[in-house]
Amino acid sequence: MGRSNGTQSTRDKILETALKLFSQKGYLGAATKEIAKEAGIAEITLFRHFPSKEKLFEEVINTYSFLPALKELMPEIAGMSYEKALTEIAKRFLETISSRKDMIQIMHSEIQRYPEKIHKIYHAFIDEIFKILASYFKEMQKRKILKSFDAELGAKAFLGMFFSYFNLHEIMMYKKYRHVDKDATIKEFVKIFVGGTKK
Amino acid sequence: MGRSNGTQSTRDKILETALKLFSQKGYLGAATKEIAKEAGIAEITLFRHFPSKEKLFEEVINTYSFLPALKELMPEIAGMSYEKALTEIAKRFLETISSRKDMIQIMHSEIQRYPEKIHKIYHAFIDEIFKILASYFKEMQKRKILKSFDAELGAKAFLGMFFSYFNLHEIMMYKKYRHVDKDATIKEFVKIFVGGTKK
DNA sequence: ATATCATGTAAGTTAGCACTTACATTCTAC
DNA sequence: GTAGAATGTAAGTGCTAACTTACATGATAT
Repeated sequence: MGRSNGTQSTRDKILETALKLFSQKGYLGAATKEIAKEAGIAEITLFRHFPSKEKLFEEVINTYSFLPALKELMPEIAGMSYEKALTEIAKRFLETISSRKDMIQIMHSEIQRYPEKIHKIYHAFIDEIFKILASYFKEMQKRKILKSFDAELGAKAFLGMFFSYFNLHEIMMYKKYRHVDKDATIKEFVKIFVGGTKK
Repeated sequence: MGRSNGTQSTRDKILETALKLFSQKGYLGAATKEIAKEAGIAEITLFRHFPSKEKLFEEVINTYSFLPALKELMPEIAGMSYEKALTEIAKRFLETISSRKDMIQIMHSEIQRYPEKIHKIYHAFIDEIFKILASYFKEMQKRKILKSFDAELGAKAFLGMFFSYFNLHEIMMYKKYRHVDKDATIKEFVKIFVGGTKK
């Protein structure tokens, strides 16, 4: 009864399906029977791999929590202009969170139920990315290219604009009559931010 | 058995308690028995006021959905400097969403379950506030005080910074070792935005 | 070829939850 | 002070969901 995916283990199929259903229906709304059916396995097979729904949820969270995919971008950026660098950072940031949309959905809907676990993951990601961006700003301030401003608040402001954009359009499915595409939005946001921070 | 609140009707007590529990535990996680107990009434009284849990949820959403509290601010702002005006708008925006924190929590966790209803409310609020702010920017551009930029994207960028700040600190309970207070954050965000948009 | 292991089928157990029934009690208006 | 409305108590119904039991089947390794 192997599904289309060639060599995906049963365990992986369960985790992947659970991620999808938890993000769509929430922890309580996703039934183990449904997860099993969707994964193309018997319900008891799910319980042979994971002792409880709770443990399955934890494994989903641990398996799909983000790896900060921004660190390796920083060397490439060193030679770019400030505008170009910020544009690349914004693009990469949006790509990263878009690819983890399901996880972000889960984190938003289950944070009250599993505060410790989710806080930990969220903070690890956020701290990492704030730190990287803030240190870039500090470096650019040293080189007298940027005005003096609080680098960490600058990072929060910059990423905040894009996180809200993502939240609005990808989570809240905000469709505006006048459609403005992603690249134009990035360009305008970057322009405003550059104008406010460059000397 | 009247609780501390002097003249609060049974119906209001139920709605208020339901808002709180739905926001804390989600729609499925909040049992009608628990809502009743917390509200200090019998479970059947809840069902005498609301024919089903589903209808109770709808009533909660309708009752506590935001009234855009920004419109009346705009006249006051006319005479202020650009910086001062943006600071006031940011403060009022944060106050408004903070006071509706429970509703925002519910909207984030139940949007997949009740897309139509929640989209409608969310969009009504967002559209209103974007429109007001964008028209302020357009006016200021006409007066040659601001650079030329897309006013609606400017509104998204500005409010996006603050929405992310709210989301991070009030929803995700982000506590940073180096605590930066709200006013300092507002000030820095406004400074950056002003720098990027003022001529 | 046979033991082992992962998986399947089918049925069942248990507990919690939305919602109901029947009747008793309290409050309020007139 | 009594009728009628609002609320309470207590028990129960029916359903669904997590998780189990018991047994059968198919592949793989030796």
